[in-house]
Amino acid sequence: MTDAQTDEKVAALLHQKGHRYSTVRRRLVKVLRTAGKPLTNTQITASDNSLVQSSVYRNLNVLEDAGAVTRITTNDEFARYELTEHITEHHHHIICTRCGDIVDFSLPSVLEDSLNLSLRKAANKVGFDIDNHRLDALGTCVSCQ
Amino acid sequence: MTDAQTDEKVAALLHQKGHRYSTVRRRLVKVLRTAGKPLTNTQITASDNSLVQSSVYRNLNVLEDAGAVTRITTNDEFARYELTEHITEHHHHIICTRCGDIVDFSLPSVLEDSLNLSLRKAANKVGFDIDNHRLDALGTCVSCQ
DNA sequence: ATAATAATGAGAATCATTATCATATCTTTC
DNA sequence: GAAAGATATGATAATGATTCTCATTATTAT
Repeated sequence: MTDAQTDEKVAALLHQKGHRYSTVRRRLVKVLRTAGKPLTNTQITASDNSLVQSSVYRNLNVLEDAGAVTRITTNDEFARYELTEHITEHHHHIICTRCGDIVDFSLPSVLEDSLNLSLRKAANKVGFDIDNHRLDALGTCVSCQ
Repeated sequence: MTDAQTDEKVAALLHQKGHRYSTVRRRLVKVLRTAGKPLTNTQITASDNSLVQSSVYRNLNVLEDAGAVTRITTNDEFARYELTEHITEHHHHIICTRCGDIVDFSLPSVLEDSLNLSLRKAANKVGFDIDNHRLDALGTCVSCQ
């Protein structure tokens, strides 16, 4: 998805909820798009120091509610945020359990399909409606080894 | 694993780190074992009201450090804890995104194997050492539907 | 333009989790 | 089996990521 397409999509999602795609929100989305991996609030404000902590938190929530951003919690103390799969593509994460750093990766689509099937089966048994899944590989990144 | 075996295993893990398997810790482990699904601190103290919030937090950390307990973060504001897979068995979670409730499930071992293979491949490319993975199905539980 | 509405940013408030520390309990050692 | 040494407990205070507040600013509609 091109930058323009991303902006168009995000704008549409926000407008659906009666929100504007303000300058601050554009900059925030740009940071997330450029990073290509989930970022903490601190990483976001560090990437663009016109962005302010409280506004970033507020706007991440607005964008999450609109379906443009996904909040990710690892086991460290900071939440991380990335653009939703509506905008990027379905993917998974390799997470460093030491520093919390995250790298994206994808599964072969055959595997992805049989995974989906199994998940739906398991969920059926306990009456859950499944609309998504997440798969994280947990380990140690190069710099933490 | 029987209750006695669990206690033996937990005791060994604690002793390795120079800790005791105290009465409080036994009760805590018992609650986790009985629940059979990840619990929040609040759920734990509610299950056994001889248990005290601050001691539960402290002991969950001690047990996690010893490798007897795993901390799980969903997207709600409370961390949840369960006995590690050394004690239970490798499994995954179906998580209700509305209330945070969790149910355990397992994947067919063939699928589990090819999953592991793919994860290791993906991790190799970016230099990560993988020692674990987690797979969560995200959806809505019966009572939240 | 002007009025109406939504967004911003600085700081205060919240609340899960951690740290502190005096007391209690367990383990050795004699 | 009592005293010394060690670890564990629980009540409370402290921490810190996140959320809330609200006066000000920017955007949109009339």
